[in-house]
Amino acid sequence: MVKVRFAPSPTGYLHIGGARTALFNWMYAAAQGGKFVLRIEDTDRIRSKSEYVDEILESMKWLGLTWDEIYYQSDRFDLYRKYAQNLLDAGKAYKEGDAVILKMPQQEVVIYDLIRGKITFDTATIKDQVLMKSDGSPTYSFACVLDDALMDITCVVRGEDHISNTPKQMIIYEALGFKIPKFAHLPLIMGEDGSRLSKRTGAVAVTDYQQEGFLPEALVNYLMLLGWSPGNNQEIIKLAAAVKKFSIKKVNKAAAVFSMEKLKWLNGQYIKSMETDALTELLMPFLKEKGYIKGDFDGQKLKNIVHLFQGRLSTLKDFLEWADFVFVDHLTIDEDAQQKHLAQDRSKEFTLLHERFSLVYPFNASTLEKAFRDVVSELGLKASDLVHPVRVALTGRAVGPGLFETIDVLGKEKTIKRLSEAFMKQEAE
RNA sequence: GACCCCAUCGUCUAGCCUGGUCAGGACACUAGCUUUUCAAGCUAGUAACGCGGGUUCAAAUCCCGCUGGGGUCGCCA
Repeated sequence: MVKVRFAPSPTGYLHIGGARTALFNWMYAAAQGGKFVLRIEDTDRIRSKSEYVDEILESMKWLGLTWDEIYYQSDRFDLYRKYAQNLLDAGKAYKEGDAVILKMPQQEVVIYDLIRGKITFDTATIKDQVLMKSDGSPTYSFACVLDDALMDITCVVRGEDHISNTPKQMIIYEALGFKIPKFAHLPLIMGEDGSRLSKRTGAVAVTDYQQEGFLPEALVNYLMLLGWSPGNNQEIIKLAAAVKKFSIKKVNKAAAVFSMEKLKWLNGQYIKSMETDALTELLMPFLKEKGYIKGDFDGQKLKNIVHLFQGRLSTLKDFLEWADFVFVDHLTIDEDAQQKHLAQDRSKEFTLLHERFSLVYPFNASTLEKAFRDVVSELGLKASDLVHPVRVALTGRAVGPGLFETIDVLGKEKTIKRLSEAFMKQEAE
């Protein structure tokens, strides 16, 4: 049976590159009906932090990458010591102080990589490898090999940056007398500038994407497209459907550049296709954190607002930006919008609109539109002469959804208040 | 520097294995439609096989070299 693992080190949050590695492992296991093991590589006691373990686990769950088994290397030190002693006894390793070091035999090592094919190394250029450090902890390669072997990992799927570790590790497998698993080295993910993905190039922590308002389904969908394709020109695909088409052998060899633009587009697609009720639920934590919603609120009204903006969001956080005018008491008017649409004195028009809107009943998009158009024709103006100034006065912005739907969700109270504030302000000038 | 990996539009990719479709799709970009603005949506368009040698009737596809990019050279993982 296929068994793969994802082995993050809790010395930091779950990185976007790590998430992609985890995803491909997960998909491979799911596609093969195998098992997916999560192994926390916390052998570095100083740099490893339990907060990071928690964060990594949370991120994995958020992405929907569940695991069948979980291990912590810090629980397995006895095992590493025991096997190191065996190697010492067998004369395959020697001591240097308290450290245990593996003698590197000189030979040719061939990796048959599932993605890259045959890779040949000559160990002549590889130094003897430290297995156990002087402090009694195992090195990465030793713990990794031992665990992969003992956990019956059938295929090691990891980043391309591990290719040069592989020959060293194969020598360790041989010294230990373990069967060598298959290997599949994934292409790396690069930043927009072509260099390695880093904080400088953009968000790298999975939690950052969560906080920015990306949907886990969209992030997972985007990540799987980096180095793999479902075929048939399909790009938007649910994880379950992708698993059915997944083949590790079809994974690309070349590194991929991470595109925030495309991720945002994909995220927007997912947001658009959601039920408004579900989207509203997802928006709640963002609205509460921003202080836009406290205690009780009108659920139906909120859904109406969400519905109005649903088609134009790239991220959940965008909603906070676009719909802020509905939630705040004191509107901040955009400088440029003010210059462009409120420079001209519209106090007379605003006064009349204020009067008519006060009488509109019921207060909805179609009744408002009628009242508005009546005012416009009575004043001998074009609709756009007033649409833009009114939008700026009510939302603080020159751009937004249709004006009447906007006024509808803003509600009568705030609309009337902002209209009167606008003409009083203009009269005063 | 040594060793290793990689190379199709600006970006993600299909095609490569098993040579023979105007090299297909998506993001971005441009234009048009729609429209009260901006998005969205729809339609159209610009845009790629890194270079040089082979092999072959025929090369994006197979081989070699070059160039370019990336990775690794820790008692970090």
